[in-house]
Formats: sequence, structure tokens, C-alpha cells
Amino acid sequence: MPELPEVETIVRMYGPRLAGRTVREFIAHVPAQVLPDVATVRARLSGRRIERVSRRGKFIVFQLAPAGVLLVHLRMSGRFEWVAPGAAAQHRHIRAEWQLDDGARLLFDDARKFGRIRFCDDSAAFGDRIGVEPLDHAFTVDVLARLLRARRRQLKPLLLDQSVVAGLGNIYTDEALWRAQLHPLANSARLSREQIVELHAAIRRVLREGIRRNGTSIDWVYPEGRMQNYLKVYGRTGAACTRCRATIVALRVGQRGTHICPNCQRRSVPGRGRRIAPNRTRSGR
DNA sequence: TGAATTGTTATCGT
DNA sequence: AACGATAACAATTC
Repeated sequence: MPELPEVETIVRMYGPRLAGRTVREFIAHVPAQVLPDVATVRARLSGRRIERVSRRGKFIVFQLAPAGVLLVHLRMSGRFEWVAPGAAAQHRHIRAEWQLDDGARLLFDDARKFGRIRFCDDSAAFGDRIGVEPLDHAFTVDVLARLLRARRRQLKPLLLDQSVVAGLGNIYTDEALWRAQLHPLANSARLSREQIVELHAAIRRVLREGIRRNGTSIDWVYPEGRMQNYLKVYGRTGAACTRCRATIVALRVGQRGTHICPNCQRRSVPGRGRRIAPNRTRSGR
């Protein structure tokens, strides 16, 4: 289930091989995965050069020359496979294939068929439905503060909303919330400035660490990463919190499996408004 | 066998 | 009425 760090790793791996190549032929085996339709995408793709490959949120972006953009979203189980010229390929769930001018082939393998391949005109590649890029300079504490306070939503579903922040998925959201010591059900509009500063830093740190470790490999879809060995809460139900030794628990937030340290991540600040002056009690008078 | 997974869309409730 | 939460859905693996 590739999130931002996994997609970034994939783009860095395949981008250099694809840049400068011309698409000789595009073949799609599952029409429903190709938008607006297979005929259009084939026509717009064949004979065009791939200028560069980049990432926007969890989308892989092929910039085409002279014009056009091809977006690939891997969703749950999509992955790329590279077939060198003349080499044989055997994979179980090939849904699409790019044949390149040097004889190499890029295969799109997707067991669950949730992935999408979409051709767009340059101007219409992304509507306003995609949010801020969390590793961009534009993602400042103030920007995050405005996003959080503009709505009153549960914190985790808000962070997972791709139209708000682009690229966070279930794993890195849980990890960022643990690092910021915030509860996933916290009201987004009620965070303090200090908490927002912590959350902003946590999001960026956990995504950068994920990229540095080539992403997280927790199933057969994405085998290359090492970040799974450094997760603090995701998939650690029953294990000890590395910060306070409390037991990590699983809960359900917005239909998603969620992992927290119940001691580090409280719904409200403990004792807020109550412990006014704990050290003011003087014996005698 | 059912739980888990993503993002979109439809629907329900406040 | 607008917004937020919730459910359903696609398909497969373990």
C-alpha cells in the first residue's frame, strides 16, 4: 500500500530509466483502470516522449512531450516491474504495459485492480482536489494551522484526506501522531500552536525517514523498504511504547485500523484547567 | 472466513 | 444548507 515515501522511492528508481524514452506502444488489459478510456490514452501516448517522471502526493506523474500528463496511482496493490530489452517477464497480474523505443518494457502489476492510469491535459492534471505537498517549502506551520482550524474534524481522518495534505496514508499518519503525541480523534480546530508545531515537524520527519529507508515493506506488494523496522506504533499492537513502555493498542478511527500509545497520546491534556498550582500548598500558613 | 487495505461517491445526521 | 461522519465499493491475500 504505497504512501508518499514508497511512491517517492519508486519514482527515484524508475524515473531516470524512463526519462527521455519514447513510448512505442501502450497496452492495457483492464479497461476500467484506464481513464478516460483505453483508445484515448493509447492515442495520446504512442510516439510521445517521457520528459520526466515525478510525484504529486501518491500520484506518479509522467510529463509527456510535446504535451500531456499521464498520472499513475498505485492504490492498494499496484507496482511497476522493469523488463530489460529481450528479457522475459513472468508476473501474475500484469494490467498494463509500456513498450519503449529502446525495447525495454515497463509493466504495471496490480493484483486488486484498484490502480488507475489517467491521461490529462497539462492544465487539468490536478484539480483543486489535491492538497498541499507536505515536504514542500509551502507546507509551513501556518499553512498547517489554517488547514486544521478551517474545519472541525477528527485529526487522523483530516490528515488522511488527500485534498488537505497529499501523500499521507494509514501508516505514516499513525507514526506522525505518535511522534507529535496527539490522539487521532483530537478535534482539529482545538490544537494549540505548540501542538501544531509538533505535528508539522512530526509529519515531515516521518516522511523523510520513510524515504531515507526506501519506504515500508509490510506485505508482498512492496518488498524493497526497511522502514517497517523503525515504526513506533503501526503494527505494534501489544508491544511496548519505546517512549514510555506502555502497551500499544489498536482502535478504529474513520473505518481505519489505528495504533496509538494510550499513555503518550491522550484525547485531552491531562489535568488541564485543574492542576492550577501543584506546588503552592504550604503547610502552616 | 473475515479482516485489511485506498480513495471516491453516496447517504445520513446535525 | 453546509459540513462532517459513515458506509459501500472495487479485488485479492493471508
